[in-house]
Amino acid sequence: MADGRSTTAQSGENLLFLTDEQLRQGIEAMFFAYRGFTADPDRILADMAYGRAHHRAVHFINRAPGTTVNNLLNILGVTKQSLNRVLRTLIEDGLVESKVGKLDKRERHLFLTEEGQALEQKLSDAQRARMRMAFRDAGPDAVAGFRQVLEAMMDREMRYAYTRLRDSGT
Amino acid sequence: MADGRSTTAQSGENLLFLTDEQLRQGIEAMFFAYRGFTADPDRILADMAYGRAHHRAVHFINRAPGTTVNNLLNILGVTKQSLNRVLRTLIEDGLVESKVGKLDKRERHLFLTEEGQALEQKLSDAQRARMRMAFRDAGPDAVAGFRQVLEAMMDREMRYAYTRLRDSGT
DNA sequence: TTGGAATGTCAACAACACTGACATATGCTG
DNA sequence: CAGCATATGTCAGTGTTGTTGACATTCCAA
Repeated sequence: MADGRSTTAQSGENLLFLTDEQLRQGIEAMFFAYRGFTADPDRILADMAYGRAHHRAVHFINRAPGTTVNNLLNILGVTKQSLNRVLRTLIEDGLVESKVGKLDKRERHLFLTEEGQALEQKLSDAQRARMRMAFRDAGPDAVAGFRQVLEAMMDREMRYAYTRLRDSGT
Repeated sequence: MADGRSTTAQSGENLLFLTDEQLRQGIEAMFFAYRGFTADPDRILADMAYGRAHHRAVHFINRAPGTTVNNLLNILGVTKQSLNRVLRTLIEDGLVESKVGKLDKRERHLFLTEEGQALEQKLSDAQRARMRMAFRDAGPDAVAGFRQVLEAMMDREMRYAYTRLRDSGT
């Protein structure tokens, strides 16, 4: 793009897309895009007593209803103390329900209440709206590339968690 | 991909890539990938008394030497008080130099010292290594799509800051 | 010259991550 | 059953990074 030639033309032998300058641009793109990515939910949450940590918890509980605390811990990559603070407020406020496991009574299975589902909907609607616009502007081929690069950028365990979630949907 | 057909074939009329399920996968990909994106510098910084905020400041000062505090403020999207704390420690530790503006003495122009440049190098080497691997694994076409989607996801002001920086490099 | 705008600094506070220590209940194994 | 491991929850303390509010300095224009 900067050099005037199509990126496709330089596949194979030519590795201009791997220059430090290109990599730096990729890094800055990630930085600025992530800000946009979180901006809309953050605005909604700012009005309530919740933050980004609550959003993440609610998102993944909605995604995998009945998930255990330990499972959520691994997905979110935080300490149990940190997650517990968030879960406690969500449970107190009636957005999340915690049920003792039937097979293993040590486990707690987490579910969203109707109110919790309403919040999740509100937050993910906002976030999806931006993602939809970006996807539509960029087109299907770009979206495929986007997903490919992101997946390659994940840590191994995170890629595993991601694909497991991905393939369980639909 | 999930439906077995090439994504290219569904351009135009077919908008399967905009389903809620696809958007959700994009959202989760962003979440997990950003974790990988920051993991390496975070590990390096954990050993020192610095955090992600210091990394960001050092990155953009290196990127635009002599930039003013206000300029940096707009790029980073934080309050001046928040940035100031970070800058103060960096200046005290001799990584950043702050020079009073010649034209406007209210302004402070920021530069990395040699030591500051060394840290920046160390951090960006780590981050670029991961980005390089992801880019190489995904290939040039995917990289172009990646950048296209990220750019479309930014807020308008951030896109402006991003392209301005991008086009000033090289 | 005086008041407003821009810039930068100091102080206090909130959100959210961390570590460490410990309690409780349960499951598993010898 | 005894003893160890596992899953969860909690308390206390700390660090980073964001916020607001108050204030000093400097510049510019009426």
